[in-house]
Amino acid sequence: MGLDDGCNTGLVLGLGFSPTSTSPSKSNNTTPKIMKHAVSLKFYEIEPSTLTLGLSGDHHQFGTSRKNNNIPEESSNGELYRQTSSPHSTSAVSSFSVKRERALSGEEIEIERVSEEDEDGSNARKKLRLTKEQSAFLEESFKQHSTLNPKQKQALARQLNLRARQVEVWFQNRRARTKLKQTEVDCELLKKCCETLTDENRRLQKELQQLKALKLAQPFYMHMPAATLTICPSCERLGGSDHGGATKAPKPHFYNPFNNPPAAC
DNA sequence: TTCTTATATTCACTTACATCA
DNA sequence: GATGATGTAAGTGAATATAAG
Repeated sequence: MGLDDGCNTGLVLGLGFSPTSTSPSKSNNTTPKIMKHAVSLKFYEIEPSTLTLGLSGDHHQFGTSRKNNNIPEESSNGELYRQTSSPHSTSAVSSFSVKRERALSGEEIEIERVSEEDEDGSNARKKLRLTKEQSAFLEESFKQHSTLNPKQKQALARQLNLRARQVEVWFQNRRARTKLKQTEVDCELLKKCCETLTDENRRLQKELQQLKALKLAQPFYMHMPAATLTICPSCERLGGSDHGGATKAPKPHFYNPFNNPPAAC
């Protein structure tokens, strides 16, 4: 395992962006940022309809049961709720706002007034647990693309019978978890590197002590030019000009753990 | 062309809630 | 049943990019 293993996280994929693909509307202006984060841009070549991930039924609706309270009122009828594009505009507390959103096709659509108050009138924040099926579906989607464009977000939300905002938040949190996990892996890696370097440092210190002791015990070496004192790389013993033909002093070797990672790394 | 403003999106951090031991 | 730990949905503010004026 190496630092490049982030490739296996599904976050860093190829750059297959096609500028002529899915409408580069105003709401789709995240492309440069996505590129900055090295996330696959092939995603934008995929039509939302291709997001169907092999579950039975073309437009399988998840969570039709509302036992888990994960179906918002607005989405249950499919008409009342429409997504507001800004993540902040659907706050559970202050969601009364009328905004205009440019649809991907370019025209504007009116955003409905949305109230997320409970039926009893309280607007207490409630935890909405996604069903296993919804989570699994989102997970599968995430494996393919770690970010969504608005169209795909909407398509996913429709398929899962969730709000687009919920899909968006799920992907956001999922990216955060992936990053955290990767950070932990990197941390472990660096710890191992540190241990290896500590061991190597210890060994070199010991070797230095031996050399110093040898130097004191054998005054003969004091008469030799320092450049002729070399360490045989095979037997790791001090050698002179007559040892294995090692007459030239070795080049200074500056160890760089990033260019020359030790075995543990 | 350059600057300003509005808007959209993402991330990092945080909070709140559900679940489990 | 109470409680603390953990996982995760969701809120918030900052940063950034882009389009339009």
